[in-house]
Amino acid sequence: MEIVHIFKAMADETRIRMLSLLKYGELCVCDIEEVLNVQQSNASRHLNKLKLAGLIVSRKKSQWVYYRFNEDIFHAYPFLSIILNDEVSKIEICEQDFAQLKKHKESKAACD
Amino acid sequence: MEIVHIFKAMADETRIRMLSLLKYGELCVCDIEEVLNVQQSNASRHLNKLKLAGLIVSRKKSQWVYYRFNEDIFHAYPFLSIILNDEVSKIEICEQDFAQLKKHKESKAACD
DNA sequence: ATATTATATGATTATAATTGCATATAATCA
DNA sequence: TGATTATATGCAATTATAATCATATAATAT
Repeated sequence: MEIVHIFKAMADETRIRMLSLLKYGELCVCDIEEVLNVQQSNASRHLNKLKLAGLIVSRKKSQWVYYRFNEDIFHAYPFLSIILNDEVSKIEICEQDFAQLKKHKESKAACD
Repeated sequence: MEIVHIFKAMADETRIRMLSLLKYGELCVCDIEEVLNVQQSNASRHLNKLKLAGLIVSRKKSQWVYYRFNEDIFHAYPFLSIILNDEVSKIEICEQDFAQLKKHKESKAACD
């Protein structure tokens, strides 16, 4: 049951916050790590979990690994877009994270 | 984060099968237990987990406890109906379960 | 070549979820 | 009342998940 794996991936607050951030666009681990204030190894593992569930994909560019949504799964499961657009955007902390991400990206600290 | 609890509740194959069965309407624990062929204590616990997440509600009628969808949460989170209608109905085993539930309900074995 | 930076992963521990079995409770039935 | 049926729950064992810390790998920069 693929959707059970999807729900497992989404059954975690940190991973929901990560998905929320990715609405911004492609992000590298260090962006996420910094904005969410989680340890590097945890960020990496959570992202891997989202990737294994098929929700995100990654590409490596020089020393960074960029994660982004997997468009294919969003087309296959339209409810995913609804959750991100209608529900995740209502979550207070996700909105705060997103605001901070924007600041972070505008600053020199942002990678690439 | 309420939706995280909802996802946790749905991050289990047995519980997805239970939600699928409840599309039939109100069911008692013993219906579910029998159709899904799970132990009584597990059926009870899984149903309680769905209830704690707010997905279902229960009412007691004589010796039986009937579970059904919590309409309120389905209104609050429209993606839930989409999942049940568009996704769960595509899952092979859920369709088999549902067919068996109908047989079970038509037979004398069904309670009440 | 060495140092630095970004990411992943191994090992360990901590925590949570699931199951099985036995038992408790409550309603019904004989 | 005593037996039966439906449901819930306590406890122990098992399994899964998450977090931490250390280290490995790979790319880049000096």
